[in-house]
Amino acid sequence: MIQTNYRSHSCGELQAEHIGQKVSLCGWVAKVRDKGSLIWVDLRDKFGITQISIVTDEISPEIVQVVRSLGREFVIQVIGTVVERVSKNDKIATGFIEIIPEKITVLNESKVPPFLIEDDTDGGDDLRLKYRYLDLRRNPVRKNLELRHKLAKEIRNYLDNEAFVEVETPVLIKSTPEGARDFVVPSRMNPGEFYALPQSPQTFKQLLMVAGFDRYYQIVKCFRDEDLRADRQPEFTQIDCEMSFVEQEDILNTFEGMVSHLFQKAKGISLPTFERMTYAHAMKFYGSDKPDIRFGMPFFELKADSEHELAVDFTYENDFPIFKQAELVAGICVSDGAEFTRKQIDELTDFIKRPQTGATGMIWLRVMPDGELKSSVDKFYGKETLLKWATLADAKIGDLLLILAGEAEKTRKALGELRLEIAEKQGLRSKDCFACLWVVDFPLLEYSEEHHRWVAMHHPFTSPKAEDFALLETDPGKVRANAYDMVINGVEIGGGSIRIFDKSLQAKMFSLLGFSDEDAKAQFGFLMDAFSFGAPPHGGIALGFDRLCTLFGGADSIRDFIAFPKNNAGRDTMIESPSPISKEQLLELNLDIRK
RNA sequence: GGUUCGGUAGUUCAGUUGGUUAGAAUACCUGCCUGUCACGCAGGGGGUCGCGGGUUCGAGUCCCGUCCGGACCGCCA
Repeated sequence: MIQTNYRSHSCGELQAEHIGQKVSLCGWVAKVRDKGSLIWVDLRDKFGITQISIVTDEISPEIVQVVRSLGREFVIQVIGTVVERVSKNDKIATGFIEIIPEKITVLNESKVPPFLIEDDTDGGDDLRLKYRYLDLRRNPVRKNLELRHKLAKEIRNYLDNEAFVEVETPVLIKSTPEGARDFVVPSRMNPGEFYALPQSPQTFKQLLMVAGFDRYYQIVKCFRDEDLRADRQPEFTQIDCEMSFVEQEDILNTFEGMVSHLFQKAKGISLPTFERMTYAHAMKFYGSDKPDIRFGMPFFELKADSEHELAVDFTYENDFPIFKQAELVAGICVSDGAEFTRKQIDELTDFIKRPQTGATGMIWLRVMPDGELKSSVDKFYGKETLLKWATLADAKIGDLLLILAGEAEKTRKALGELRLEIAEKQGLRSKDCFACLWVVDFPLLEYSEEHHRWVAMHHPFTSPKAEDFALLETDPGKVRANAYDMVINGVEIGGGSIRIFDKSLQAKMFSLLGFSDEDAKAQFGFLMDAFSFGAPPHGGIALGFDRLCTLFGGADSIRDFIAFPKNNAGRDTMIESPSPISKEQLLELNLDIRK
């Protein structure tokens, strides 16, 4: 119900059934079409557009004068009668009727806006951010935020139904050196001391489990002081969840259910059961811990020397130096790729040679329509070997093999990027197609060359798999965690873990991560204390809400789904933040800024 | 910290090998128009070519620096 003293209806609802009624409408002037003795005004609000019709010689000169003075984006109130249009427009919802005004009141004037307030605007990104309140008047942007609202509402419905309780956790908390860089806030009352803004409410939600809340969630702002990307903002929103007395499968099922619920409610799509894939499998076959499985194109390996697997080498017959020196020789099979021109293949070579990708070269092999094999290494390898490669890659007539060689980790990463690039070019990454999976069995730790020690891949509260406990002492890098990521269309939508709830195991983890007893106590003493008062087994997950909205909306940048986002440099160009503060404020905070 | 693309009218862009007065579309202003709805027609105003320096007879165009914006790498437990 939008009726107020200002208006009787919205600009989107008047239909044939309202003909003859006296109404009052409010909104913005979207367009004035002045045809001399006929003038039309398109009146717009968020609900739609209604046409105001003026026949100049059938209406008071005062109204004509007011209408001729209107500019784009003036705010007006129109009181008048709904009539049937002479020429109807079935392209708009209110196209059957128009309003004959009796009174038009200008509620507010407007400067000429710097860009068109239309679905297809002429404004660039920069300008639209600076005047975000004008950009938000446009349907596509507003609809993004309405989708966000709908998803948030459905998330709350689903979790409420599953016995979750939403609890707010503090925003002014404590800085920790692990993980992302913290935003810090100086404390006036405690000179020289700082709060930190949460990177996530991680420890608080675990404390809520100790407190017996059983199931917690929160749609919550989190903060990370790291460089931005199209899918990364310094402040972003997580669907943060934690459950007690659960194993990994319970959590996967619960949140697979939630995402399926959202797809059903927001898009009318029934998702199939999510695929489960181990981290090791994802890295080996897709070169990524967030594989896009809307299409196939998994890696095949011509030469690998992994401890866990039989050494393979389909390149032994010749001393082709590139392959000879390589730790890994792997490739992908591009369906119908044999028709790629030399130029297209050169472009792909340039792509993988970019500094960001960092490969040094690419070998190709075409399976010609007549079954002949043509490759860029014909000089080095005979037909039989090439045929072995094609068989291994499961190549068919008309396919193209692209092969990279080098250090294993880098080669897989580059090949993974090449795979995505080709899929993009072949149109295999449709925004209307959704492929969801769980990546499971992440490593517990990874070695940091920078810090010369083991660091937690997820966070220090993640539990190791029971069957890998023994490896903690002997081979920490091989220990798998009870950790999982939800990946949709190659986007990491969320991740979580089953937590450590045992005080001594948590202490052991801290020591493995290079915390002294004092450090651990100073930073996480409250959690260790809590664990000594009967902590239940628990685990949880956090889903990136902005990314989820972006995925549902079929867009590429999370900025489109945030009302007031920041630009590449972390600036809000509309309110011009960050900004300097006064000397008095600095003094009050005991801060001395060095220039 | 790095790679890369861009910055020209209110806006989105074009601008050839360095060469006369820097163009288009749209927006804006004026006039005409009785069924428009991307209205149409005629006319008009609007430029520190991001900024600074250099090369040159001559720079929007070439070089150096710098600022701003986009994408990416590093970073993001």
